[in-house]
Amino acid sequence: MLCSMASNGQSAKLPGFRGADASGGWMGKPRALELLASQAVIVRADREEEIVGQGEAAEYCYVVVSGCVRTVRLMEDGRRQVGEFLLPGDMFGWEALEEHDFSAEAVTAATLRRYPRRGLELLADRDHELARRLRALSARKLRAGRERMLLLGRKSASERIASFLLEMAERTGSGEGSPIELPMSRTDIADYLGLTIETVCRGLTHLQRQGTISIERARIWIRDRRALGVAGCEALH
Amino acid sequence: MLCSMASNGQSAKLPGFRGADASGGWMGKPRALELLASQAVIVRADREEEIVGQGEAAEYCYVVVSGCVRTVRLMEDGRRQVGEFLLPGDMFGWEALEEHDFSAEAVTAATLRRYPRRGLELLADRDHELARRLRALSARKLRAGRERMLLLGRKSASERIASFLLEMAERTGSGEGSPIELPMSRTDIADYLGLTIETVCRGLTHLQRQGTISIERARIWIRDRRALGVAGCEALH
DNA sequence: GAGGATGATTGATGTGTGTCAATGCCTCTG
DNA sequence: CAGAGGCATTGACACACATCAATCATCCTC
Repeated sequence: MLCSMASNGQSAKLPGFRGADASGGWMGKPRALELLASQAVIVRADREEEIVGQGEAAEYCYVVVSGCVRTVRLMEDGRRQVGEFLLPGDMFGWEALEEHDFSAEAVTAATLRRYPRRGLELLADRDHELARRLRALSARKLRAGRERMLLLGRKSASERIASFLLEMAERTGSGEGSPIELPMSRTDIADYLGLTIETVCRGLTHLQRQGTISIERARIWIRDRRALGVAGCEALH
Repeated sequence: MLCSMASNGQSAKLPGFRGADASGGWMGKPRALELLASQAVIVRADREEEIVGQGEAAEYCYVVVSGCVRTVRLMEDGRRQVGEFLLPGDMFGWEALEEHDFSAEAVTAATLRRYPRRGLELLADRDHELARRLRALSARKLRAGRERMLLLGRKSASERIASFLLEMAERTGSGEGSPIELPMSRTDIADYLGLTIETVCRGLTHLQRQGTISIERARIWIRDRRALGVAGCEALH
């Protein structure tokens, strides 16, 4: 069950929280939320536990403190699309309308800070800086969304897999030599990339045989960053 | 060439503009922009003309007044993904960061109102109502984006085509009996749905043979709304 | 009204990825 | 340490959609 406790603005001292801002959250750092700290509640979720349900009234939004969370859209016949993987520092749920149009589930055991959406709205009315941050945040999410549409609509399976590895390497900040620790299962990756689990496996194996990466379960080393960029159709810069 | 002229806040009287708010823009009506009218410029674009270029500095944002505009992301080898089709009342470009990460092109001859992004930002700082509208606008765009990820990642060709027809029927407000007038080519539809033009054609023909729709070039009648909903995996309500 | 350009449609064929199924590897439990 | 369960990997095969190619419809031009 989802466990929560009031944090009384002292959440910065709670275990697992200190690294949140330092981690450089992919979707933007919600520093301005410090003003809302008094309304924040720390929530813990076990692995595979649902944090918000698709269609649920959107009362709260969340910041991931530790662990990994996925957003999921489900079709009635069970087909699944993972919208995004959220890592420490990432925020979600504030961009809802009346209700959440996706569910959020813990990929690993996770800690989150939960804020009332209404409080955020009211604060944004008074704090231009926060409002701007929220706009920048949604701009980044929209940009990421367009990138993913290109991936889902036009890239081949191997291109998707290479792009995914590059994205995760960037987000987890895994440098030369240090591996990417993938918190999610192959099934999650497949549902994120619009592929099947078998195709993801084969794609990874293929990259390994080429010498581009090394695989050890959930740990992946990038051996040839350049080749991976080419395989993922990385734009020139 | 892109033609523009200062509107001095009287643009509401310009031909083609009157219908903009009445049309119920899909992405939300930017009524609050009336406050920015003095900074607005009317821009005209010929069919197939580029309005903003991918990678261009994001100085302006736009509201479509008449015609149809598409946003496009291009890969180096020519693969193309259409992000969205913009109809009268729809706004785009305000959710950029430093530069636009997509290009916008006129599908048909189009008229747009162009606003300086900086002016919009400044106004949003003072006007909570506008800021809220912008947040709601991006929430809707993000929601639409998640819906499209599901479509691109998990739906079959025929499901995508049925979903597309339903979306266009909704947005153009074509009721029973009156046809959908599709402003875009089959190629555009294909690039929007992550398919090839041939697959789009075949899918449409198939729906016609089933008696679900009737086709006459760019005009499409929905004969069996229910069957189309099933074909497009429309969620129950 | 002939000729050409452009876009839509249809057909034949190929292939990338999905589906089905077997096996392997690791972890947990008693 | 045996057995079970969960996930990852690999193989064989099928099929949905892409590709290649031909034809058709419409519009434009001279």
